[in-house]
Amino acid sequence: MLSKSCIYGIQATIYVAANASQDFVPISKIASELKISFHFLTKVLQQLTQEGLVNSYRGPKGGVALAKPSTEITLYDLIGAIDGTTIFTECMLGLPGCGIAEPCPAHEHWTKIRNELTVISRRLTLDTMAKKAGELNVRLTDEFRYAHKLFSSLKPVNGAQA
Amino acid sequence: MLSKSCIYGIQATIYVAANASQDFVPISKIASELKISFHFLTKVLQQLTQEGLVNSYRGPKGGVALAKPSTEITLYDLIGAIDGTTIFTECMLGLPGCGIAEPCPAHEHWTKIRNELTVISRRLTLDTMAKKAGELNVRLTDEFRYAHKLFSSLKPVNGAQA
DNA sequence: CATATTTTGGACAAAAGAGTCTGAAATCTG
DNA sequence: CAGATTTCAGACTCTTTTGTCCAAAATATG
Repeated sequence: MLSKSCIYGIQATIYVAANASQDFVPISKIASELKISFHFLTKVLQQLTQEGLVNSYRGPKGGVALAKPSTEITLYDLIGAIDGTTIFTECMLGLPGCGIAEPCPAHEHWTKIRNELTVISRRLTLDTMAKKAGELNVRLTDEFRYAHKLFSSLKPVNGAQA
Repeated sequence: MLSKSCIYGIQATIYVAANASQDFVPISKIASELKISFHFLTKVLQQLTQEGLVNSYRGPKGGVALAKPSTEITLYDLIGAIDGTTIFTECMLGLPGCGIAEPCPAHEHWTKIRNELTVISRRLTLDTMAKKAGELNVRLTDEFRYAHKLFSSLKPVNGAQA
């Protein structure tokens, strides 16, 4: 459904959003906490930087930070920036121009699913997901099963004020 | 969303279902009508044969046919046979065991989409799609834009009675 | 200014998906 | 039985995705 790149991008930005401070979070920190390959995650976050969803900063005390308030970044934005928006628009059978004028045999049913997907993705913000991730029993990774473990280890992440 | 193999399998079985006769339809015929690589489609249909959704027959007058009435083969069956059922069950963030006990930050929203997907896929049969494909302006391929063209060329496909 | 830290940008390798090809087995026709 | 047709089974290539690595640019610290 979603590419690995996209999943990593979503996980990482939730993590950054949950780190409420304005500091830049080093990618190495995110990668090790989330058990994602550092080099691969670097590429994903570069892409999000180029798309204007996150800001980056080099050097000591550098890292990445959200470019906008977490209430203004949606799941739709993240998916669109990494995997593109075809998932929200494309025909199930991959037929170009599938629509009311020239539908495919599954058009009306698939449209319903896509609409649901679009509406939910547009409504679901990083803020909402980060708050969920802050609650007990809601997890962001496979290894650290419980979020409270995850985010207690997050707090002393970077003592610096940027 | 769906793999190419899966899309081809769906298109091909709709095509077979729309060919109401009990004859075996040669894969070469399906491939050329649907503009799909013959050898690749062969592999996909072999898979559907092994999964018991279609029957095959070798030699002259051979080909493939639905193993069950088209009213009893659903989109869910086809997707499950080729891409597997993970699309209907898997967490958006790919976390194993994502559920009520250990949800991910997007769990409840994603569950809604997956349920919609599952319900619709289970309800949508080859029969329904084949009938749609028989109507004007409903198409199955990119090249042959209108189904009535497609299926007028289909009728004399194979004069043989199996 | 020298050094350590961190992103950037590219090259590169491994794995999976998509597509091609060939020969063997089964089956019909004459 | 001989030949033509069609699926079956496997090897093979090409492309995309995923993952790894390294040197260069930017920046903070002492």
